[in-house]
Amino acid sequence: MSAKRPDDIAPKLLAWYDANARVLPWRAPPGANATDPYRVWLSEVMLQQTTVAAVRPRFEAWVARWPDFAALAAADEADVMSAWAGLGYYARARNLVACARVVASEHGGRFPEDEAALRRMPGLGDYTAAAISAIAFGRRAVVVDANVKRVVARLFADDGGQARALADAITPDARAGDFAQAMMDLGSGICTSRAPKCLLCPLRDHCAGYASGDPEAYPPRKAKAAKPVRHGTIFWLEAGPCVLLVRRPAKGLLGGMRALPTGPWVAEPPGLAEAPADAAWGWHPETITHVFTHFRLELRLASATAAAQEAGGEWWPVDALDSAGLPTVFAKAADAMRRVRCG
DNA sequence: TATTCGTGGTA
DNA sequence: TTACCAAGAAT
Repeated sequence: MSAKRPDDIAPKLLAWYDANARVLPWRAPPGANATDPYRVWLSEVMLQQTTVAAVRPRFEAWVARWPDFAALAAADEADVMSAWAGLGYYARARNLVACARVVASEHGGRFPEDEAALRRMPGLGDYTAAAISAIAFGRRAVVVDANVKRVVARLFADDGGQARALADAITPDARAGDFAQAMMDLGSGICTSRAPKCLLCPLRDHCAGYASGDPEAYPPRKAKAAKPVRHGTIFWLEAGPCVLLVRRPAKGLLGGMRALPTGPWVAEPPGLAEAPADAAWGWHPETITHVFTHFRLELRLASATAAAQEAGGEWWPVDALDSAGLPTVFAKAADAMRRVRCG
């Protein structure tokens, strides 16, 4: 089966977009004919596997602090990592700095407009390179994200394997950037993963999935892997008004982020293994549970008071922990500690 | 190609 | 409460 009159899809979708586009801070305001590549790039990276609702306030704060490539290229990487705290997938933040520095040092402060050149920049994969090329520079590019995959799978009643070719077949030469954003708005609000609103869809008459009577069957869902549970210990070591923080290794989970010290994350609770100091550790009554993409982590909290700030790391004022840029799992632990400390 | 990389919203 | 999953990239 295939979509009916595929040449009519792009004009219809663009007309729908002109009337229904979401207003988002990284989109050019109505009437403006220029889109800032820096803002397009930043938003696309922030939006990788991250919801619009989560990104919106972070995007605004980010562009206020680092308004362009030059500012970000000159930033302290530690400050950038802290500013990203809570957004997840922290390699994105490190790649943002790397990319801004490449733009500054090798491209004269401007993004290359060519999709293939964009694809070579740190943190830009097939999707993001195509999106920037189309949205920021008006070039025709085939932009394929999870929304586009789902929409074309339904339009053509495809199993998902031909997504790029099908997207290519309906992408127009003009307004490719608007077309990409229209596909994403459609996927986000109408052609949703569950319970699609077909009666509101401007492409319903073209949709083989709708005609089949079960559009939700496209694309087929993948089997999910079970999440193992790992156990660990978070160490809360105080000295005076401060608590001990460490910097996690650059690679791997929460790479490069400031953190509370932890021992190993293993199948059985590791107790006081790899404690940062020899001290009179006591156990907090609560257990911290945090779910990552591929495992669930159960953490016990051990606390102690040190006579002096001797253990290696950074001693951070407890009252200012909110400014430390801790990933969510450690922010949870800090909240639990402060709840008990304050009664 | 399959895994590893976070987090918060939603049903 | 659990499970799903959202504008993916790197290895």
